[in-house]
Amino acid sequence: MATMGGILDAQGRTEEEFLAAYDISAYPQPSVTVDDVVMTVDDNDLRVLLVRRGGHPFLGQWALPGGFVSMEESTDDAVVREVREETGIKVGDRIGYFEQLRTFSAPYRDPRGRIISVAYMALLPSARIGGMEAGDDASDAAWFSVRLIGDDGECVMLTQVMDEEGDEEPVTLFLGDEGARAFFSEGRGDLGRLAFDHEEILKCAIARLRAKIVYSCIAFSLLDDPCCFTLTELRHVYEAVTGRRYDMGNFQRMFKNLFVKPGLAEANGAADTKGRPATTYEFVGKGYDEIVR
Amino acid sequence: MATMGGILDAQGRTEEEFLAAYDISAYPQPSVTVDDVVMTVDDNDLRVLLVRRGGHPFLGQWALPGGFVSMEESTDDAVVREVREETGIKVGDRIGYFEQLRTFSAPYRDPRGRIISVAYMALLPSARIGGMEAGDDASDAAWFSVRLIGDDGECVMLTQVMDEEGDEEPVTLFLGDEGARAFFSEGRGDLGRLAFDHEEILKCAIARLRAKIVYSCIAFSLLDDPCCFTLTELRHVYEAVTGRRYDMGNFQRMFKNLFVKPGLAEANGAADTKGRPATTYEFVGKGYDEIVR
DNA sequence: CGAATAGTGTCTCTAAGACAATATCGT
DNA sequence: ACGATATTGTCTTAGAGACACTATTCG
Repeated sequence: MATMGGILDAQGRTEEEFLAAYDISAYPQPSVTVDDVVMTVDDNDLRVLLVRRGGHPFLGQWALPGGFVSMEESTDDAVVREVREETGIKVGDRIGYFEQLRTFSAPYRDPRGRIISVAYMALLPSARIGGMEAGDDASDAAWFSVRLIGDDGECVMLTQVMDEEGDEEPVTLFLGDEGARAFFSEGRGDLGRLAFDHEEILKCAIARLRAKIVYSCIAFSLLDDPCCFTLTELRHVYEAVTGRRYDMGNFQRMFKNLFVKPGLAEANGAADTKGRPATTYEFVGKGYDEIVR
Repeated sequence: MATMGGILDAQGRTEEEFLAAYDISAYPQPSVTVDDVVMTVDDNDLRVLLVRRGGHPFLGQWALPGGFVSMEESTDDAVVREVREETGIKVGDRIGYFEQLRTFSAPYRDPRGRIISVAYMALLPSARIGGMEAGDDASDAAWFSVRLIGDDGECVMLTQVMDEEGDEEPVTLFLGDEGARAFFSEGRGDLGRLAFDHEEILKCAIARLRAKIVYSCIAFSLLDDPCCFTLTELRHVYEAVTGRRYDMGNFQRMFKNLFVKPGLAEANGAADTKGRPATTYEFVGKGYDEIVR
């Protein structure tokens, strides 16, 4: 950014003199964090990544991965770093898709003090979620299946996805108004709710994803391989996110000439399903940059 | 927010003990500002509110109104306060509409240091922009007519809207790539561009508004009186924002049964136009809260 | 062959756009 | 009556959805 070094302000200072004397801490400074709603579609349902808080505040409660932004990085960079540190999972950097949701700034949203949080939504193919491991800040990380209850989807049920061999009871959380939560999760106390205002952030992400999947190409970032997929796989992504069923025939017509071009027939590989093998398609849409909210 | 006072962390502290000992400044703290793209539709074109910088940095250049967030207010509150202080114009608080765009956080976006900015878009009826006056931080505030150049609208021309009696030359700014700006605004140097990264923020707001006007009811917040307007007035808003022309007959059918119900015929008042007087309508859509980006 | 899944054809309905026709004002 | 603007009518086209039908695999 070129500056006009020659111009003097009301105190007769050049820009260089002004900047040299400028004390940025003269204005009060909030702390800034990022929080990320990492979502994927696996086994035909929508899932979200949560971490269990290993320290105060909200010790023991489930939360979105996130943390403090350092001085030399953008919030985009911070969110990639924090998710990596807390869960071992890589978001951004040409894997899947991510975008800002909005910034949450209510003065008392964090008991530690004035902390503003920039919230993100990240989408990952389920094939890329391997190698998950809890980091230093979180005593545990887990995927939760997202299910919407009620006509308007106001109440959200989160059910922990367990390993095959595990025999523990999966954790279930209910987000919604007080009445709904009291009805579904009686007796769990604060452990039945998300830390901070993360419930609001999560609902914001779900709403954004459901709205945006119908007018943008973000669905393709939830496919394991956007360069080789069947229309049934794509349909499952849409059905998991929107919660509605699509007619198979209409879905084919809607997409086969719109976003994709046929892939090689041989790429079908071994038919791991019964019935007629599906044609594979390749996503040829342009980059995600031009998507406007 | 109830807390689980009884649970101890790895150091054996309760949440109260942890919070009492917590030093928030142990993590580095960026400064946080807000910037607002205030827009209106007047005289059939889209206008944006800019202020001329009265101090370093970017002294003398045009910028979006905005400023530092204080410790006791949300960013929503800060944006209302700053626009009021710098221009005398009231946004939010049941006047028009406003929403967050996104947060801009590139590490060197501000020469004063590490400053993160939460950007907003605000829409106002042109009848509510009276009483504009420059405040302390800005040596001047003015409305600029927004005109998009090129097929993709990549280049934006901003022309200062002058008072009736004034005889000064209106300022014109060109936003776009280097080539376009060099072509249109040669010789103006930095005074021909916006301060900070406000060009990026403004483009983001224009894109958001143009995308959102077609699937939400934000157009009604640009009407002088959403409870008494004609379909021609509404059409002018759409035409100013989208830049396209609408067939008058089709536009009527599109809206008269969708968003509005007929107002009282007597409310038409004195016909300040030639031809058949128009019916007035009233916006009966629900609140703006349920609009998802 | 039958079950299962993939893909096509066809019909209806709705909404958008082009454009003609009619209605209602001021002068 | 005439100019100007508002409002309605009609026709065409495109897309979404319901649903029947055909195609291709496995066992």
